Amino acid sequence: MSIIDAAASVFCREGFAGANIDLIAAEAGVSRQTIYNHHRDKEKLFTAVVRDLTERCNAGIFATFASFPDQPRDLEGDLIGFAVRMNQNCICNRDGRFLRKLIQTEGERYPELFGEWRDQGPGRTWPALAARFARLAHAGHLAVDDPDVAARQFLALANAELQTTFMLGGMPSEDEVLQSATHGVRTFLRAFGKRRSAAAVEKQLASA
Amino acid sequence: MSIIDAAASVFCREGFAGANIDLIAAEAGVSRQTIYNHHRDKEKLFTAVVRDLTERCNAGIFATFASFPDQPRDLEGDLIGFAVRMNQNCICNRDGRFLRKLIQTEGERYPELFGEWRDQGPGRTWPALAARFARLAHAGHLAVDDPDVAARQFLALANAELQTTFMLGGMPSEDEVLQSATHGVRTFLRAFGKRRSAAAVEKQLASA
DNA sequence: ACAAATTTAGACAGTCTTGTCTAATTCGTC
DNA sequence: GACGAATTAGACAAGACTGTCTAAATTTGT
Repeated sequence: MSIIDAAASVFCREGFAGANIDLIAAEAGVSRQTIYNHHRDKEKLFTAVVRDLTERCNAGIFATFASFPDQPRDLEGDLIGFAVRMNQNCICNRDGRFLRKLIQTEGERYPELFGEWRDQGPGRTWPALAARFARLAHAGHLAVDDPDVAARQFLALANAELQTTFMLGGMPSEDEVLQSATHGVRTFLRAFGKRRSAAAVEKQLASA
Repeated sequence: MSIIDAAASVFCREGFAGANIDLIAAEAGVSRQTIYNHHRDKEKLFTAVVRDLTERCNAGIFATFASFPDQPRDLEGDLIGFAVRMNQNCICNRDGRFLRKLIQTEGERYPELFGEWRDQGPGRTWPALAARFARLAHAGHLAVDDPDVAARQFLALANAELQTTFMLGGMPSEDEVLQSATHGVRTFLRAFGKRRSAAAVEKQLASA
C-alpha cells in the first residue's frame, strides 16, 4: 500500500491528532524516515492526502456523470441506476468515505485546504449535474424550474435513507443503496416528472 | 461554563485524541483535579458529554414536534415554518452541531455508545415524525404511502442546500436555512401534496 | 560491476499528556 | 465561628509522539 493510501486510512481511523506516523509507516510497509523524506512533516502529509482524495473522487464523479441518462428510455429506472452508481462508485466507496470523514473531522482546522476542496469538489460537480438536469428538462423529460436546486435535491433524496449510516462512517449494503435510490428517485419524479398532466393528477386524486 | 459544556466544546474542536484536559479545565474555570473527581477519566468524561448532548437534542426535537402543523391552515407555509424551527432549534444550534460532529468523528471508536445514541435519537425521533405525516395524510392533507420514507425525505429535502456547510461544521445563516426549507418543502409538496379545492379544505376544516 | 541515490533501523532529545498525589485553601452548613 | 466536604495549585512519574541524526544496507541506473 502506498504511503498516501496508508496515511488516508490511519488519518481516517484515528483523526489527525491521534494518527501515529510509525503506524502509517508500518501500514505502508516503509520506514518512518522515508515518510519524512517524501513529505516534510505530518501536516504536509495530511494535506497531500486530502488533495489526492479530492482528485480521485472528482475523477470518479465525472466518470459516473458520463453514464447520466441524457436520452432516457425508462426515466425512473435510468435515474435509479444513475443514483446507485453515484453512491456505489463515488460516495460509499473507500475514497469517498475517507474524504468525507476527513472533511468532517478536520475541515475547520485547515480552512484554505478545504476551501480548495469546496471549489474543486462541490463547486465543479454540482453545476455539472445541474446542467444534466437542465438538459433533461429542456428535452421535455422533466419539469424543473431551478436545475441547481433540483440537482442538490436529487442527491439529497437519493441518500435520504443512508444518512445515519454515513454519520457513523459505515458502509451501506448494496440493498440499502438500491432502496434509498429507488425511494428517492420516485419522490423526485413525483415532484419533477412530466408524465402526468394536471388533469390526470386531479383524476387520480379523485379516484383515491 | 459547566465542565460538560466546556468538554463538549473542546472535544468538538480538537477531537478526542487532540482534546487536552487542562484546556477543558481552563475553559470550564475549574482545576484539572475537579474534572478527575467528577469523571473518572477522559473516556468517562467523553461518554458523559455524548449522553448529555443526546438528551438535550432529543428534548429540543420533541419540543419542536409540538409545533408540527397537525391542522394546517397554510400547509406550505406551516411546513416551511416547521422545517425552519427544526433546523434552527435542533440541527444548527450549538448542541446539534456538537453532537453531529462527535458522532461523525468518534462514532466508530465507541460502537455501544453510539448504538445507544442511534436508539435514543433517530430511533425515537424518526418514527415520531413519521406519525405526524401519517396523521396529515389520514386527514387528507397529503398523499403519502410510506410515512417513514416521507419523514426521512422531508428532512433530507429541508437540509438539501445546507449539506456542504454541515460537512465543514459551519453554521448556516438564517437566510440559508429559510431558502433550503422553502425549496425543500415546495418539492416535498409537489411530490406528496394533494391539490385540493379551496371548498374541500374549508369543508374539512369546518368538520374538524 | 560500480557508483550514486534511496531506504532502513535504531537511537535520541525535546515536548506533551494523562492520571495521581499532597498540602493548602475555599465553600457550605449548622 | 467551626467543622467537614469540596476545590485548588502544583509537583510528579510514566508513557507516547514528533522530527532529527547516523551509519549500514539496499536499490537503481549505467
